[in-house]
Amino acid sequence: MVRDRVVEIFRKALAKGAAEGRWPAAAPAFSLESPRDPKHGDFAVNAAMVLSKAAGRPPRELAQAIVEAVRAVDDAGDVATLEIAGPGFINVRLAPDVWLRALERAVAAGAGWGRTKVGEGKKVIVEYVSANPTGPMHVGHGRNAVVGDGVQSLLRWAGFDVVREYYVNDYGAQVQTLARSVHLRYQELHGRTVTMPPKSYPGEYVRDIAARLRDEFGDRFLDAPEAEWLALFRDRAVQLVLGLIREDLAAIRIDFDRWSSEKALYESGTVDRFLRSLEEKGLVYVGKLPPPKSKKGAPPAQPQGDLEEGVSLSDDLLLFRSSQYGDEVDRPVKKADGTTTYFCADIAYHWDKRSRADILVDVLGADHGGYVPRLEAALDALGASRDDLHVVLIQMVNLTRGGEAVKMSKRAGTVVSLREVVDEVGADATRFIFLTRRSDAQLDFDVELAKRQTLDNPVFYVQYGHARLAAIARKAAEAGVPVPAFDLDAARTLEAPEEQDLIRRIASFPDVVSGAALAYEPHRIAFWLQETIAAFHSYYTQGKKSGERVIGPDPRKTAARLFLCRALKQVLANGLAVLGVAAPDRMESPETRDAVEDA
RNA sequence: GCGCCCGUAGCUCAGCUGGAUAGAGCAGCGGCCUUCUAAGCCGCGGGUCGGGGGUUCGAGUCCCUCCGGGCGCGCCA
Repeated sequence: MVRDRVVEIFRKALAKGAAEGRWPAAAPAFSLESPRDPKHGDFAVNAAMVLSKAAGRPPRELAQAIVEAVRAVDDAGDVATLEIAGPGFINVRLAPDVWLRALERAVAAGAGWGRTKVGEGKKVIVEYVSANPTGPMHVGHGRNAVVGDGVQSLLRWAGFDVVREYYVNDYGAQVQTLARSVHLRYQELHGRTVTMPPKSYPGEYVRDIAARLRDEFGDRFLDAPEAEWLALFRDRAVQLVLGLIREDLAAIRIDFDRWSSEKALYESGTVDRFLRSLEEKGLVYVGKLPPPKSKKGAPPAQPQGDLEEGVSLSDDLLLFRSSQYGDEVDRPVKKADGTTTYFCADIAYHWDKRSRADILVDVLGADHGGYVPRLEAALDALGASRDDLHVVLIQMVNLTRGGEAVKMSKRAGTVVSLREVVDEVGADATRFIFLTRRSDAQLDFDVELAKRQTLDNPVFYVQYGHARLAAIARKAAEAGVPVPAFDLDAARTLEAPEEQDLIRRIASFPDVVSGAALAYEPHRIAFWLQETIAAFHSYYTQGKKSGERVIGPDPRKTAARLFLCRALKQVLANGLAVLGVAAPDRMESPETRDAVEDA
């Protein structure tokens, strides 16, 4: 990587100067950035500014000394110029051939260009979606799924050893509620009149599941006591709903390596063993929880929960000492009725995950933000570290149609399913649009815009750019221009500022990918793709104006430009691949589309 | 009341973990076709980075405080 080469040169130079006693050895980390203004060179290095305090010398003076050390170390002649600028930046301009060779490497690496080893093969478990198996996925789950999948993909590209994991909450009260809802519909299918209570799942899929169970069991459980059918109905319903969820995920091209069942954690005894180890470590105690905080003026909130009859708030609970690890209060791991809490199983699950991986990533809805401190507390308490866990919070999605908000209400059952959206706008647009915003900012998803095949649709804009590059290659083939191999002499003709910009973009793509991976921010790739293709469109149109585009009268220039286009096409395809979006070689033109419709 | 997230151009948003003169798209106005797609491009106008303090060589970015919006604050999951 070009960037790595510069870092290496500066490290050497700083070490050399330190060995000679010219400045302190234990220097704080310097950074390297790509300046916006090309006049500032290829990279700006702040080493002198960072070192200035420890060295007791003004930054610009120090910069001069560092520049000399860099020159002495750069025996390959990779650095063309070094300038001291502003408060003490060292602006580095590399020899043009350094960039051109990176271009050659990009094409040689092909579909692998952008893959790095910064992850050093460390094991990461990325847990995402983990939607409760109580119904099909809605749009909000879709964003979680796409961002999670993007994070997962980025980490893979950056050389981490990734496991994609879905935590199935198939144990608690919610899946029991599902089972009861199914049983009610099951009674209905046998001709009974039922009313669905407020705490039930009203969706049509519940009827479908009930129908399956009727076909399987007939009227065997029609009047049976709940104890006889609850677990059975629950397990069947969960299984069927997970089938729906898998279909929803498949529609946006998402798959998992592992489905971890909460129920299995109990049945295998993992939770019990975990609880015992908490006791041995003195991390839990029997006590009472302070009364819940209430809003000013309002009467104290009464927890409603699923407390058994006759169990009161004054009863003792088993509490986890999370407040000693930065949480607000201690959190219950066992309820007054002696059963364990969701939190208990979840930290057992995280403990299990931590034993299988070095780094954990949880992709959670923003409404679970308040849950994060206790999770971090748990990891610290258990002898791991909160730093082993990275939580990506996903803000809500507001669905709009031509700017008009689409009203959604869970209670009224008017929640728009992910599947409806994907069927309407397609997997590519769905995926890309979920990545056009930082995940911790709310997102307006406009269905009309996502469907539109115009430039204001970002997916379309990027895909069109790729198709245009493919068209250029086709044209060259038709014109009998051979597919060019890399030719350094020819490449040196790529002197236009736009060409230089594109070369640098192609060369630095691996840095973009690894940077996004380390920040867990797939949206960066989506933005980078838009910027890069915009740079190409601009270049292309300018060439067109001057009458000379890619294929021109000069065979050497033509070869060099075709090579550049080939590299660019590859890098766009790779960026889209990171995001799981298709890179088509041709777009259906509006004319063709109209013609087809007319026909 | 407490905690977390957000506040950047008229609108929707980026801003590379603290860098040089804050960017893009849309909307508005004005231009550019001999199709290797005008499904594109170029130009113009547009800003107290919510307000105020602080940290340092340097702050949209970090800290404090206030204002405004969202989410959370169960022995639910």
